[in-house]
Amino acid sequence: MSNPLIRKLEHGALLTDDDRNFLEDICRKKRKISANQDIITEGARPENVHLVMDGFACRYKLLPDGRRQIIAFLVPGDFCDLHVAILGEMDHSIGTPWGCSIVEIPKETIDELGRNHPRIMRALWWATLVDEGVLRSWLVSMGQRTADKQMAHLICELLVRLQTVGYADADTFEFPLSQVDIGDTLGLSVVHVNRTLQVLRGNRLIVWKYKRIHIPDVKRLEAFADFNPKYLHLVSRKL
Amino acid sequence: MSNPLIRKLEHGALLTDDDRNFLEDICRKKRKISANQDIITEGARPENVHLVMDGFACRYKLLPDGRRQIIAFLVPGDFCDLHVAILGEMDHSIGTPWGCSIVEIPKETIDELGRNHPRIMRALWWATLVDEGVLRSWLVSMGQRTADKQMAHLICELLVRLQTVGYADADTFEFPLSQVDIGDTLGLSVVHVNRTLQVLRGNRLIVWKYKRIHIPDVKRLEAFADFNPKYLHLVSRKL
DNA sequence: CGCTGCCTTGACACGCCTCAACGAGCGTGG
DNA sequence: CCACGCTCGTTGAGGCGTGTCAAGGCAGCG
Repeated sequence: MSNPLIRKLEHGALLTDDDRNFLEDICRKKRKISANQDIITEGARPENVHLVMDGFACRYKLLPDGRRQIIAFLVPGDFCDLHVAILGEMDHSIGTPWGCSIVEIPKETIDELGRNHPRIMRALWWATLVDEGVLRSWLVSMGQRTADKQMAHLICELLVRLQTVGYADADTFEFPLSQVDIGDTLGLSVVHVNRTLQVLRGNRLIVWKYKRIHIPDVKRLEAFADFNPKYLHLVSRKL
Repeated sequence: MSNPLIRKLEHGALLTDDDRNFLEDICRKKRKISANQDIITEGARPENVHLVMDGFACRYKLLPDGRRQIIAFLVPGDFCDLHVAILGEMDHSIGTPWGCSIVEIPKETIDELGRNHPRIMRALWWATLVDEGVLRSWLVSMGQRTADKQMAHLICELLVRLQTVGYADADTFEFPLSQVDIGDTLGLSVVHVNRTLQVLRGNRLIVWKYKRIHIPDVKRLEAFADFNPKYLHLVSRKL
C-alpha cells in the first residue's frame, strides 16, 4: 500500500478496508502540474478539493510590494483547500515552483464522506488540525530561533513528514527547492540563506547535493534544532 | 444580545433561535481566571473545552532557554482547545497574563452539538478555520513586515475582531498587554517594541494610554499596515 | 517608605539585508 | 558543436534593523 493519503491518515485514525478502498478510488485520476504553476489563486472559490499526490506544493501569500511569504509546504497526502467548503474564498494562493501531481475531488465526494465514512471525515479533521500545529511551530521558529536553527528545524520536520508517507528514508529525502524558496519560507534573504547553509554544511549537520538532503546524524540535527515531533500528533510513528 | 460567542458565530453561519438558546445555556457558568494563570498547560489532555467570555488569553509556547512565543490572542467568543477532542494532547499552553473569565464545556456537550445542532457545529469549524487564517497572517507579518507595520497590522486585526464581538468601538479598545507581551508576540525585544511604539505614536497612528488603544484615523493605520480583513472571513461585517 | 513591575533611554554589538558582481550548470538555437 | 542566455548558487562590502546590557524613572501598593 503506497497511497500517501491513506498512509498519512492511518497516523491519525483507524480506517477500515472499506474506508481504504474508497480513498483508493478517489485518488485514481492524477494530473501533473508543471513547475511554476499555480494550483489555486487567492480569491478563488474552487469547485473541487485538491490533493497533492507526488512532489511539493506550497501555500503562499504575495504582498503588494512583491514580497512572497511561503506559509506551508504541501507534500504527498496533503490537501490544498479542504477548508474552502466552509470558508468560501481562498485567502492565499497555492502553487508549485517545482512541479507536482494532484488529484481533484468534487465537493460532493467530501459531503458523501461526511455521511458514509465518519472515520475518514474525522481523519481529515485530524489532518487539518495537524496542519495548524505545524503552522504554530513555524511561527515559534520564526519568532524565536536564529536562522541556522530555524533551517535545521524545518529540515527535521520535513524528514518526519515525508517518512510518514513513504517519501523519505531514515536520513535522506529529495528536496527540489531553491535557496530563494527557502528564503521566502523562513523570512530571510537569499544571501543569508546561502551563508547559513554553508555553516550547517560546514558543521556536517546536513549534506545537500543534487536536489537531495542527507542528514549524517539525525539525532544531532534534532538536538541542534531543538526539534520535538509531538506537534505533528502522529499516533504511531512507524517508519 | 451580548453573548460574544453567539455574536461571533453569527458572522460565520446562520443560526436559529433554538441554536442561540442552546449556546446561551452553555455559557451560564462563568469562572474568573486571575492574571498570570495558565488555563491549560502543554501536554495536558483536558476533559472540558474552554471558552473565553471576557478579557484576553493567549496561546504560547515556551522554548528550553526560557523564550516565549505567543501564538494567538484569544478574545471573548474564542475557544481555547476545541481541537483536543481530536488531537488528544495539547502541543502548547494557554494562559492569561492579564486575567479573563471563561466557561468550561464538557466534551459530551460538543458531541451533542454534532448530533442535534449541525449549524452550530459548522460554525465552530468555521471559527477554527478562521483561527488558522489568522495564524497564516501572523506568519506573513513576521516574515515580511518591519516591526512598525507588524505592530500596526496586529492592532488593526484586534480592532476588527473585538468589534465583531462588541468589545471595541469604532476606533478604540481596551488593551491590557505589556510591552513584554507584545515583544513575545511579534518576536521582538522589549526595547525595540518600545522604540517602535514611540514612532507609531509620534506619527499619530495610534494613541495608547491607560491600557486602552485609540486610533485617530483607522483608514490611515490600515493603509500603513497594508491590512486587508478578508482573511478573517466575516460574512457580514456589521459593526 | 520602600518595594516591585513596567516603561524609557543610551551605548554598543551583531544578525541580517541590500546592492553588485561573478561563476557553474544546463537547455536552446544557430 | 559551440555560443548564448537563463537560472541558481556564491562572494564581498557596507548599512540598517534589531538585540543585549545596563541604568534610571515613574506609578501602584503593601
